[in-house]
Amino acid sequence: MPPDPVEPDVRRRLIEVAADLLSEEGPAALSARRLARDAGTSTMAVYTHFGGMPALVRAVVAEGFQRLYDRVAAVAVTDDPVADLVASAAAYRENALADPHLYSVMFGSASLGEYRLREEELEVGLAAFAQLVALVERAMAAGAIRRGDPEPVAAQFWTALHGFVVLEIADFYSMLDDPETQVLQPMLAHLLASLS
Amino acid sequence: MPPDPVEPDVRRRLIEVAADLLSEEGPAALSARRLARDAGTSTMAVYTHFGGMPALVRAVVAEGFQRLYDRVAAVAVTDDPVADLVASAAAYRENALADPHLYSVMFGSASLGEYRLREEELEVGLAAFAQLVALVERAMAAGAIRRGDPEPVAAQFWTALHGFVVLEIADFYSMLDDPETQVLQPMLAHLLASLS
DNA sequence: GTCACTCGATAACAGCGTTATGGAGGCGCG
DNA sequence: CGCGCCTCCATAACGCTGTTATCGAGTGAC
Repeated sequence: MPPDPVEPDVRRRLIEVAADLLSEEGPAALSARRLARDAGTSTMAVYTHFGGMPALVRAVVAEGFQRLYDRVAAVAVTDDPVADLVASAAAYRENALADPHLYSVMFGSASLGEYRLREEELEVGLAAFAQLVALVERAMAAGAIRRGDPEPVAAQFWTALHGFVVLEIADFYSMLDDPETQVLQPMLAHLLASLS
Repeated sequence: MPPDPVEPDVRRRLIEVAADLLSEEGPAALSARRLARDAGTSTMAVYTHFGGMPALVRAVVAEGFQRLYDRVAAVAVTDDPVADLVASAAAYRENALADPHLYSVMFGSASLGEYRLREEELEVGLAAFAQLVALVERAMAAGAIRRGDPEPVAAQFWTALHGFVVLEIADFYSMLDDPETQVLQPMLAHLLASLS
């Protein structure tokens, strides 16, 4: 067995291989044996580092939230807070569309039953939400949005955006010609208009 | 191909037992053997009537859309179209919260990969959406909503409502005290206000 | 009666998550 | 150094999964 030139820690590699496997072949390909084989180890590595497949999936979900956070954080900050909000929403959507399987696991049935997220993983997701709260706060400070508690406002914005992304990924907009301009853009515009 | 005897409708019973199993014990309990045992038959019944577990899950999803349709259709019709819209949204949410596992399968990862819905099952879902389009049309006719193409408007309403239900089921509103009054109600109110 | 046919019961196969066992390597300490 | 310990992973097994092949019981047609 030829060992790798530089062995990064196994835990990190398992998460990345699992994310790639999920991204490229879907949740059905994310099995302990397949994962171990592709990562060049055995199934026991999953148990020594995570304790089982559900915990590994939770780690992959946390990785997904981290990537989402980074993607939104990379959006350039301008002097127009409302434009930044719209640009962040676009980045959020692009991140989801670029890896729909990962997004589905992050918010889908993976959150029920044995895959229910723990505080540790939810923390990363809440950090991503805090980005949005900060954007709303900035818009309020600039007078572009009526002042008030920014969290419920951010939650409304996120809820509408998430609903759109989920239905778009699951292909439930087949009755519409252009969901982005017919649903997403006017919906966010209406929300922002009512909030100003 | 002679018609099936209606007396012991195995196909119908499999769908109902599968829905109950999913509802009461979650997706992990929805296995061919467990399903066959609870339905008083063998696993082969799943294959003669559906062709495999993915097709059975699709049938359960169609059953879920039918129940959603019935639940929304049971909402009393008043002379206030906007109030009817809000009441229908409440019925939609109650239906989802009463059976979160089924709702998750209807819109979750079950819609990707081998569980992707076919025209046959999507038709039931589109019928439920048509209810909402009709409600919006009625509100437009009554002048409560600006006239225009009702489908995109209905899609926006549905998107926001669905986004809320998904995040509520997956317990992602832990940072809020009362998601219904802080997110759902103001969000739908803002949407309706901007549309009038 | 006999053929044709459908439906489901049984058993087998590969793959799954998980667990038990044991061996290889690194590290502290005598 | 040599020894013991302890962590990490390879191997193998257990019971489960979806699926398939086989075959028998039942039924309607002629």
